[in-house]
Amino acid sequence: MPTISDVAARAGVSTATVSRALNGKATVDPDLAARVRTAATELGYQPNGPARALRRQEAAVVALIISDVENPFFTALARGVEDVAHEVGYSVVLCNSDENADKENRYIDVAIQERVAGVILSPSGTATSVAKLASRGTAYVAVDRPLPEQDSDAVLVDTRQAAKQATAHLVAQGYERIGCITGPAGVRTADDRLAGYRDGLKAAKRRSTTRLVRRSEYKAAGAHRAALELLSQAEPPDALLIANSAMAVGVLQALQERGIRAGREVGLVAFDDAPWAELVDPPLSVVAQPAYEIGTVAARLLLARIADNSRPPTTTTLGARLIERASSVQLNRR
Amino acid sequence: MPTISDVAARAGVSTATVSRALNGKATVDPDLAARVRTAATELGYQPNGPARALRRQEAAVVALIISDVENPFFTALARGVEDVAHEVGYSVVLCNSDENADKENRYIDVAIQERVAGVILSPSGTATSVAKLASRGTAYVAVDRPLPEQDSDAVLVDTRQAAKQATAHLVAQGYERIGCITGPAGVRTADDRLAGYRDGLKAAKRRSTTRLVRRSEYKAAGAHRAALELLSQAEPPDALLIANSAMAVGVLQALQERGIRAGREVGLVAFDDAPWAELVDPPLSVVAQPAYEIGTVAARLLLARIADNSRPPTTTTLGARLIERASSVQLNRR
DNA sequence: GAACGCTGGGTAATCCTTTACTCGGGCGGC
DNA sequence: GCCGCCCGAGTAAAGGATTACCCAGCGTTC
Repeated sequence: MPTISDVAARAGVSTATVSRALNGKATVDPDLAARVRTAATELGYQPNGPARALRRQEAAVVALIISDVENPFFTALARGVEDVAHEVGYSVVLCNSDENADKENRYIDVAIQERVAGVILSPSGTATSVAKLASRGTAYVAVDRPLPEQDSDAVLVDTRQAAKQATAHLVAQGYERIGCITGPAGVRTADDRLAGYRDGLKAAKRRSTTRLVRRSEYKAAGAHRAALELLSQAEPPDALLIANSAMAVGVLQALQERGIRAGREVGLVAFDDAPWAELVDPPLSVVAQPAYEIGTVAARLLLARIADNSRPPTTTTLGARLIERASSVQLNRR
Repeated sequence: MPTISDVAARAGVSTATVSRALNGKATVDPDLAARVRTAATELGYQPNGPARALRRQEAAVVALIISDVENPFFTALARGVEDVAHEVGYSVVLCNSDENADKENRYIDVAIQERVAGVILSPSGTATSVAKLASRGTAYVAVDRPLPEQDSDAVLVDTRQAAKQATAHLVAQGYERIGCITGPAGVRTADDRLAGYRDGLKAAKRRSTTRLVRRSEYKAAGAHRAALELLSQAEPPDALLIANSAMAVGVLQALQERGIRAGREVGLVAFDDAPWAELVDPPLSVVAQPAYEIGTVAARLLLARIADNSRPPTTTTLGARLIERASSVQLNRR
């Protein structure tokens, strides 16, 4: 594996000149620079990243720690981050914390050890290991969920408002017993969506009851159980607000097993506009979140903070859009 | 940010002893080791990854370069890689090449620069920049698709056989004009699935015609266009074999727009068992690939090669499973 | 009692790049 | 014509961890 000295020797210059030439720094004689570049390509020289990071005290890498790689919301977000980061020469490494505070902490430690330039993460709730980042002065931005205590940069969605709007829509469609299946307590998006649901009921002068509310992991299996429980009650819900698309899968399975027809017997609105939402029968009404945009905004915020760590923290809140499809339109109104 | 010397000073020992103690090396007096460990935690010491990588000439990181983060097949695969790698203390960084040979090459360069211990990648076809890895002695394993020329470690699926079986199934169900929508020419899985489709037709003594075959990107949009083209022909297909789940979304959209009922008027089998496959109407027949297992096997293969780069190349081929659902069962047979 | 061996731990070299500092030479201004 | 400045390029230090090598001290054995 050739080093910078090999390139220097071949080009007949010092390593300092090679470094300057390849990094486009300062003023290097154009002829020399050309000689250096040809020498480098002839040798197939690739700079040693760790050595560079060691000297520069920072790697040209940002870490993106998301809570579920299999969730399309986060993969779309990841694309947004990637696209912006690449424009300015940063690489993005993706880490999957799996909604698991331990894994999240491990990845934060790895990020610190590898001296990445910055971290974008969707905090799994209680985890406060983010403090390590703060105390070391590593730039970071929270996405999707705010960090518990500290006021840091964050890019969020007004998910409470969106949940309220979705609930109001269900009310307007004539559903009477509207339930909610949301994520684990302590996960901010889950709590906010529940709060929005309650806001929506209250605005319509409906009483909200815990008997129509269930929480589970943000996964299909948990939502499946939750849906079966709700449907087994004496007075089952006639509509459901579901907190993400993976959960929607679980709920739809449950309805299918029970032979209950979505939209007619039970109205549905789910968060996240998955590619398949239009294909199920009936097409699923969704709250579309601007996942890609969250990623781009977060990346730009992170870059700004890397450049200047003293800037005041910014929280950007983006809106979500309710897309009404047949799953929440009560066809046989009285 | 504390360094190893700070820990050494606080514990009253040399840096060598700190290094040995924290890495569990050789024999260090238990008392000293304990003193070192408490000093390290008190200072919140995190070893400097780049410095370590520089000295060791290798980072405890493996790169996973996949061709589409938004494809559930690859995210499941990623999970498999992660789970195995973490067991032995490696971190996994995920890179999204987007089926784009340039991006793939860039990421391979990044992997080389960062001196990762190994690379797992799903090669985007023609890209031969993998040669760089080979010539530098970096361990690597191909997944999903073999590498063009060289014989390297690879974990594949017998996708041709699976496509043949799926086609035979469609024949057996009484479909007469079976079409195929597959990925770009040159992408091995796309070519294999097409070849398997032809095998299936031949085995049933059917003629295969290019008029029933279309290729596009492995994405919904391309498959959507392809499906519309096929359906607009004078003699449209009455069944389709679709090469992945993203494409299935495009095809189902096209059918929906045309008001054609899947399963009855056009039989469907798609590759990849997406979580929503059972939820569409009618439930989608699929070829389920063992994505997670591909990941675990590939990771183990990579670890073996990192340990011993002289071992002979191994190709593991896993089987796929046809899951028959209603979309490929012709209800109104003659 | 002396010599040898072993063990635990310190010293210092090493990995490769970047960059502060230095130096030589050419050019412009007075 | 000389002085000073500036530009371009080289020298060498620094960055933090690992590890080869070496040394001190203790125990064992004859």
